Amino acid sequence: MAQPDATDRKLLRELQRDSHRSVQVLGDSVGLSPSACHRRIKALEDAGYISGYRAELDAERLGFAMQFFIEVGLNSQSEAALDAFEAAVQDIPEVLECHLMAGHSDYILRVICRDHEDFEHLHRRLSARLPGVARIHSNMSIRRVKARTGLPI
Amino acid sequence: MAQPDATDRKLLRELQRDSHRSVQVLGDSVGLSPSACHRRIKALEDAGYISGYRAELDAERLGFAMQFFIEVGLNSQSEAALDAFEAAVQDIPEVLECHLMAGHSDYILRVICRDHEDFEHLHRRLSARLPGVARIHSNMSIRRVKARTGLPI
DNA sequence: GCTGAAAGGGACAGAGT
DNA sequence: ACTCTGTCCCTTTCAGC
Repeated sequence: MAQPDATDRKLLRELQRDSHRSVQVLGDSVGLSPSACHRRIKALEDAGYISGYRAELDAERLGFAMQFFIEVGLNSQSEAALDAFEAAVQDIPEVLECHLMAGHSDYILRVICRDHEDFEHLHRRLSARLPGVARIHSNMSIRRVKARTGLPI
Repeated sequence: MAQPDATDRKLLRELQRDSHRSVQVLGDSVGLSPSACHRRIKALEDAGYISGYRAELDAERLGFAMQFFIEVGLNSQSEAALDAFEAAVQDIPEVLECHLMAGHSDYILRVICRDHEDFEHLHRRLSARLPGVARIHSNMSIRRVKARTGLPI
């Protein structure tokens, strides 16, 4: 597949909104017969546009009440220092996302916690036990104002 | 359902890893018969632990090459100012997430862009056309170091 | 590339342990 | 609360347009 056409993009939008519908129903919503719809989806999967199908869990319902954006600065920006930090961060389950940043901070982490105790434990782990950490600044989210589920296609 | 037990949590982990498997296969991976597995999943859905099933799209494959964390400060922290800003932010599709923050910045936005032009357009829209914006600081992600798909349950 | 029909398999409900 | 079993519907394929 060279480039997804308008129907493909519509299908992708539908799939990232709710993937648990039959090809019958999905076909109806984009104006395709079930088998044509099925073939399109298969092609989109094979071309790598769809990386997976996932259940989205309710974080609050599961007790994750707090979310933070943590800025991290390292002592050194050598390749070894970055590699060591990145390897260590993989093992912390509370870290949902970690980005190497341009600009002021070296890294930005998006983390989620159940309670203050959880966060203290995490904070300690980040500042004391992660290699090369010079500076940590935590920003707590008071409320999630917007949460788009999926890409703006 | 009062609280999900160990089997439920295992099931939730499996579902947020890959929800496109039959109850047969899912049951095998958690040690349940297909119908028992099916009943558990139904119960978890009904109790609100699962908020939806979504296809995860490949952002890079779809041309979204840039990601930013944008800090926004407002002129006023009055309720009207916050409401106006929050309403306006809902209409910008590139804004994947928006958080009301404790601390230095009023808001942190996670945005995604295809190219520089896209970002310039977005930046202009944020600073000029959004109500009450006093200060914007954009942080570009060089590389996504970690992307956990789902919650640490 | 689409439609339509036919076969195979999974989802779902009910009775039993 | 799980297992077994049967029914129904959907997925998937293939022939034809």
